[in-house]
Amino acid sequence: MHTEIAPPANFIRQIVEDDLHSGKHKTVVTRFPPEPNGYLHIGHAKSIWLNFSLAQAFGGVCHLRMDDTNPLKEDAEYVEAIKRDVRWLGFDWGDKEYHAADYFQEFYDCAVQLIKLGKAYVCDLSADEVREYRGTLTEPGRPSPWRERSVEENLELLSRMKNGDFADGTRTLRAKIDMASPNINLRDPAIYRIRKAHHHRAGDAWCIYPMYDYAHCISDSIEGITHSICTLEFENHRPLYDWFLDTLELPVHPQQIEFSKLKLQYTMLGKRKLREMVEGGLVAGWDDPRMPTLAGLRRRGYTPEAIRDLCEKVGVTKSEVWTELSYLSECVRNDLNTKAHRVMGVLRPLKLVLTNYPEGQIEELDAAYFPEDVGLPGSRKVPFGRELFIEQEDFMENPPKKYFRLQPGAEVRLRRAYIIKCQEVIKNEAGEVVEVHCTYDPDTKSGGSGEHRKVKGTIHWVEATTSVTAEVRLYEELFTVEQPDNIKDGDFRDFLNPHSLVVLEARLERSLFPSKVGDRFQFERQGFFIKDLDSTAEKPVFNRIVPLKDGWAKVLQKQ
RNA sequence: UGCCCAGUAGCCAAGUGGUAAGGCAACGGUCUCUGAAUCCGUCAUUCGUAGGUUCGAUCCCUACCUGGGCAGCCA
Repeated sequence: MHTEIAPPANFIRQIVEDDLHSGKHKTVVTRFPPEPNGYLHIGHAKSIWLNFSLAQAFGGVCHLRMDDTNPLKEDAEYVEAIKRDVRWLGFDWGDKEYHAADYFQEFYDCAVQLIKLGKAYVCDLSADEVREYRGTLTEPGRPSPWRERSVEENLELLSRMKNGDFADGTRTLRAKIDMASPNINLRDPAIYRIRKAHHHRAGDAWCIYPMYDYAHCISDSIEGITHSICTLEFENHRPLYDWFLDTLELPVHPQQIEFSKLKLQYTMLGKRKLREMVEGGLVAGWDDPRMPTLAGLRRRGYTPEAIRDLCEKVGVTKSEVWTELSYLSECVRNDLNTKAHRVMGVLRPLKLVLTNYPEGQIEELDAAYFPEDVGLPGSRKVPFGRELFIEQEDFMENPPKKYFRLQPGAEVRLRRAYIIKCQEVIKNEAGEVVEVHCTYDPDTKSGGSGEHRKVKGTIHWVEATTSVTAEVRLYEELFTVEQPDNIKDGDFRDFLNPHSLVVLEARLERSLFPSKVGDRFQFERQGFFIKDLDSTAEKPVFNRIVPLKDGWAKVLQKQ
């Protein structure tokens, strides 16, 4: 019998399940409502994943809605970037693409309705005055002198606001709720402000634009959203969300549910600051592989599967948490482990000469693309010869205890080739090792009859004359503090990690040369890498996605 | 200070009146022609603190503590 694995439980899924059971809803409709004013980042990924996978799980749909009610901040350029990123993450909104701007007329009609109900008024107070009248966290506000205008006057004024009769900022339409509410959001919040600005979608049709709290709930209702999922900072807005929908005569009343956003240690997700990073040239762009943007993660080589996996694993709650980076890394490694071809690349080359190997001879060795436990087929030929490159750190003249790699007089296996023995160390005038001379044991060839002879260490290598020179970019976290969004004293720029990017001139095995941009590999014993779009015909460029776990580093730490 | 929310291991997170799932990390071992992966094992006498209710409390109540959010004509 086939046992279904229960989908990961969380409180939102529980609410949906209950609503379906009780008959409150027949289907689930969620939405992902980004404001097109910047690039999506990994925090948004969780929201995208939550909304889409929730709908998916119950056979419902998820809408993609551009929350574009502020013409001053938004741009059509971002709309395309957002759609590309959502698609890349693996989600499909079908024909359910919506724009809050397309509801401008409905918003207006609702405003007229509110005025007629005596629940909204045009207020002539300036922004500063409104602030004064609002009161403080501990003191109640006072009613605006314009609060009791007649319905007729309000209607007339709103119409003129819409038509552009008044200057920006001179008036607002406000909901008439409760100036003494302990919840400041209920102290007659603004519904419309005057903005004689061009809208990227609506053009110049409107001189007034609706506020988020007002537009969002109506948009949800218009679209028949059943569960309106948002992050914790909107919790105090829920009474307002409900007030609008209860007061207005709208077809459906979606339920707003809040969850805590995904935050990662050493990662800054503030939109404004990310923009400063890009515009200040602190990174190479929105898609810099160090950036937490989806564009950056994509270029870095992270897979959508890994990001979805992380979202699923960290779960959905209301506790504000900082997730460790190791969680993400592990999701990435876990995904790539069964996907990435194993190849050999030497990041910091050291020349190695096999003094007993025939000069000019090159032999082609069989090399499987996957280890046995992965069990996937495929292999290529790897050239082997007298002159090779090995990793600098794989040779030590005076190694510490338990060092199993190459050292004077000792043997080591060259992966997929022969066992070699170190005979001589060549140094330059500065005393640095520049070359290592070894002999190889012809009987120990991998796949041959002598292959079972054991040595402690195996190192990777690349043949000198056939290997490819490549630029390899190693990445680390951009910041040196756990919570770069929370820096109390000082600027985030003071906490940039100077080693966040290290560029190396590496040597890669010949088979990597025809690889395509976006191809991912495991450079054995090093990590996972992706071919970057900066690659040229002469020189490929590889980004390190994530290093492999390093057991040796741990041994060293303990010593 | 007023209102709202949250506090279960180093980091996430189930459980919500009957005696603490799981994942990540860590540690020990296994295996290994990747010091990776695999596989096995260890890791909360206790759920922010103090009281109370109860035969029994992580779960219910009260107070307190800690962290977060709210005083945009931003979203």
